[in-house]
Amino acid sequence: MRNIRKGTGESRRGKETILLILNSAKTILIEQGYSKLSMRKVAVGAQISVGNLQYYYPSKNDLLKDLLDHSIDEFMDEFERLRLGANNDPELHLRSIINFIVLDLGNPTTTTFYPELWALANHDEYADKLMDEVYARVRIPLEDCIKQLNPALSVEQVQKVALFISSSMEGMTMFVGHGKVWNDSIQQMANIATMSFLAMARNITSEDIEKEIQTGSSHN
Amino acid sequence: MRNIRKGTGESRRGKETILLILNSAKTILIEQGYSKLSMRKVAVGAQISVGNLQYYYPSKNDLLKDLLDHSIDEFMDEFERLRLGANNDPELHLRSIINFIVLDLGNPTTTTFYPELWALANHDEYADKLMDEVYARVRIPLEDCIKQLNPALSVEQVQKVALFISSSMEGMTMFVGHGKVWNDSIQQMANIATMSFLAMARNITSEDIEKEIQTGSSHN
DNA sequence: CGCTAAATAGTACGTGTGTACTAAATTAGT
DNA sequence: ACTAATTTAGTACACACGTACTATTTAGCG
Repeated sequence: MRNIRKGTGESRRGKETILLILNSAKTILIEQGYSKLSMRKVAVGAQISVGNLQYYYPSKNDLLKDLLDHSIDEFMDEFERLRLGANNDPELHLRSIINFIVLDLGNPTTTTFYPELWALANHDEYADKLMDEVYARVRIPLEDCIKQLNPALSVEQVQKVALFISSSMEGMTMFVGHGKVWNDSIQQMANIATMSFLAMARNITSEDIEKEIQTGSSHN
Repeated sequence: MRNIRKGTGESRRGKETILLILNSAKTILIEQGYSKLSMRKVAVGAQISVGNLQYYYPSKNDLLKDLLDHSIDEFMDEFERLRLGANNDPELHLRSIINFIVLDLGNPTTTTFYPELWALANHDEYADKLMDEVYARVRIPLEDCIKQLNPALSVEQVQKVALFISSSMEGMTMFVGHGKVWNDSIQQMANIATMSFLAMARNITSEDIEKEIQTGSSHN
């Protein structure tokens, strides 16, 4: 029978402690990776005792869940803010989204946090579900722009084009992110992305997307 | 004073054991992630004792190093084979590379191994160096094609376009890989990528790449 | 004030970890 | 067939881990 604890952080003191905990956990995740993330280290980083940490997060999994939620919320808040200031013109809107996301990759937190999340999602159901939700939300404004730029595409095709654009930008993380070899070229990469995505979104046809090709590759 | 052991796997028996070890380690890395990878689990998976495992890999880091080398060699071997059967026509060559890489993402091993590698590279110097080398080699044939498709670009610009194409494809891993939500659309994603990259490689200009844009985003 | 609940610290237990070490078994060469 | 090198198994240790549990301190409220 599990010992039930509250620790919902109702008082201001509690909320502050939770922030200390989440920041400590995030720092460790980013600086040392998930394999080095432990309850004891988090407690030390938050300058509280292990017992107190357990008061708020009875299990490590509870902490991880909240850590992922919290970290992703920070990104989504910024992203939503960008959306509110959006232009009606689909080209300008798309340009601003691309610029925002690609340049955000240079943020040290983003550079290391997201690869950890992707790796986690391969083995943790919650991380996997969270990823789906986050990127689905990122794709919404992309789909809006694409639909306007290329009305001939079906809904499913618009979704796939948006998925391509979104995943394409994520892939740059490991190369142009903070501390990475090509970090100096991040603006030029954003330029290439913008030019490439805009032209593609405008010119791609249903036939381009749907045609079947012989593979010749072996799936193990 | 460290106990010095050989375990270089000189005899056939030794080489077989090393393969058992590497396969076991790889399976655990892929199925459970790096945080769950332990010497004991590897030994059990390889059906040998911990002592024997230590004979070949005195430290866990030694094992990780060899595991990364071995896993990446498997991919590079396939990639080199593709290169040898390459067409002279830059468009066809580029098409075949894109199709190979994107469809390879559907391979369960690739889907989970690479995100682990990317996360590792953020905290492990060896993984980081290895990644640089691998992707540099992948970019070489891409650069060849781009140079032919668009001779007006400078060497640096060709490199950046190749980097964009390569990283763009890697980004699809988390979305169209094995077991992922969009896995069914992997061929269509390959089509979009092919169409998009080819048009971009042909039409992009130096000005597109180099122009400066106001950012307005904050880098923490 | 006093009292109740929230918050914090401290301790302890069982388990898993990396790795050092020793000894037995197997293999290969002369 | 003997011998030396290689390979294998087994044991042990110190430490870090997640977590359960208890006791103490602090804060809010009548």
